[in-house]
Amino acid sequence: MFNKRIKIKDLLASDKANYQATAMGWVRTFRNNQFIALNDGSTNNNVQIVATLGEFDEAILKRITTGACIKATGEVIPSLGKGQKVELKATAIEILGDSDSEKFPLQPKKHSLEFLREIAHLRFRTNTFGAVFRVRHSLAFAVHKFFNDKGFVYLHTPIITASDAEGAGEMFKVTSLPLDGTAPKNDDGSINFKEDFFGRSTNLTVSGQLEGELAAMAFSDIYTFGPTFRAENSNTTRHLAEFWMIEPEMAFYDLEDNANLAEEFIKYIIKYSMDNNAEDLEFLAQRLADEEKQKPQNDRSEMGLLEKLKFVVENNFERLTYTEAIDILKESNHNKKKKFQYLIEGWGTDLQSEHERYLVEKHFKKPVILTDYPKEIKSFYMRQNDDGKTVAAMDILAPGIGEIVGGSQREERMDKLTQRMQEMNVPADELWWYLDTRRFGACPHAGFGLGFERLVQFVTGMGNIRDVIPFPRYPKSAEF
RNA sequence: UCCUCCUUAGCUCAGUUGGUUAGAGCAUCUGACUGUUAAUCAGAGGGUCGUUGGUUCAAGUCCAACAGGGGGAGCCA
Repeated sequence: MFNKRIKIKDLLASDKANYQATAMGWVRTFRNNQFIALNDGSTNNNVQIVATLGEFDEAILKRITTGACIKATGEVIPSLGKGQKVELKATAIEILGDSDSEKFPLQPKKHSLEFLREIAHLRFRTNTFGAVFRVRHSLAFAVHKFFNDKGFVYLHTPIITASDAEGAGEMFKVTSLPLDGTAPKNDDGSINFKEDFFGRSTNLTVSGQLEGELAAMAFSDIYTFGPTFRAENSNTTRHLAEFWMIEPEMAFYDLEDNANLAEEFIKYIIKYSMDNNAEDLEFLAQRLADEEKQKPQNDRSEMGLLEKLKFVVENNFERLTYTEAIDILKESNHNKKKKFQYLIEGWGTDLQSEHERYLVEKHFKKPVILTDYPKEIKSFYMRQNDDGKTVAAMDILAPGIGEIVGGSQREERMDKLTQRMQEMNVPADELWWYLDTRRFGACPHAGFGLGFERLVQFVTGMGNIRDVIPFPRYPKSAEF
């Protein structure tokens, strides 16, 4: 019986009228004791349910409150009012779920994102979050479609890992041992993890890359797409303790192939969303434009959201080496006038956020792929270049977001790899399985990691990463 | 973790050099109106001014600590 309903998106999209239909959804507003704006999440647009005066019991009408869930049956007719093409003239209205209007926190008015974050369980029912999470869905779907169409194998790498040598920040410990001090101890007083569930110390993964490389040494092309955890005390608009990462890993790819794939990938999924979320993106673009109006003139972005996305899809990313970037920054008026907080002195130090932003937002005004960083500031597994100073790394920097992709060609040469591990104090014995790929049929290969939420931020124009994941986890916050 | 700003009604915000009974819009409730688009009109209810301590004759207002939040930085995706 519930299957007989029509989704509001379909009801609104069809040119048909004068037919019987049942719509179900949540009341956004009830105007004039007659007009219900009903939304079921299939689209940001509401259908107008007309409850003609005098035809419904007071008792029912009183229960049609903002937030209530109702079922409305009647005839879909061309609208007599101006705001919509069709409307549903109700013959029967059933309250499926009441909503106490004195307590329901959402009102038909503008709410701050900070307030909505405190009621994350209800914020899906707003226009902004409705649009954001439909776009998020499309982007996720497009990730799978892109790789599937290219013959990549979707690999589920473990979420619990014994390795603490993945080289990407602080990890959350996973244990079933008691935390009240009664856990079994070694002679030296440290915890005896041999008694723990896995018989060893385990953590939540910070990256599926090392396992991904193992599979790429068999399937050629694989990707992962799953949750990733960092126990860093990061309090920013672009970090989460739990986030979703996409990590493709390809055999027989060098750094340039890697960058080509990353650029094609980003363009593809943005294009997919533009083709499939036009209405939601338009809404988000308008939301962003309204927000920008509040800012001082020189803080406003030159392009609107839709123009920005179109621009990214249609133009090549700028590619340059770290060394070239340093030269540009060093010669920039910005640096000469000492406007950087951290002035560019010379070669070898990592770029600060302000430098990345300058390159992307001021100098090139488009996404930038930076390659060939000094080996000292990058991970052990990155392939050493012939110059002896740099590694075949690449970062993709996006306007407004910063680093959206980090990747590299991997070091497939056993001697170079183990030497680098030694220099960087990475325990080779723990990673014997990783090193086995270099022992048995090693090949040139490359891959990258893309932060999914940062991509969703870029596409939706949302400023805070906590607003593009349903239930964000960050320091001091794991409600819902 | 560091820097900085903020915390007043359910929400968004005013609140002057410290001074009598802390305001507005929206929301809610009551009534009116009835083709409305965040409906409109009239009326009503709603506050331990984040918490604790201090200065003062007097603190929403000044000071300190703590808590929560925003923005920036670091770590990175």
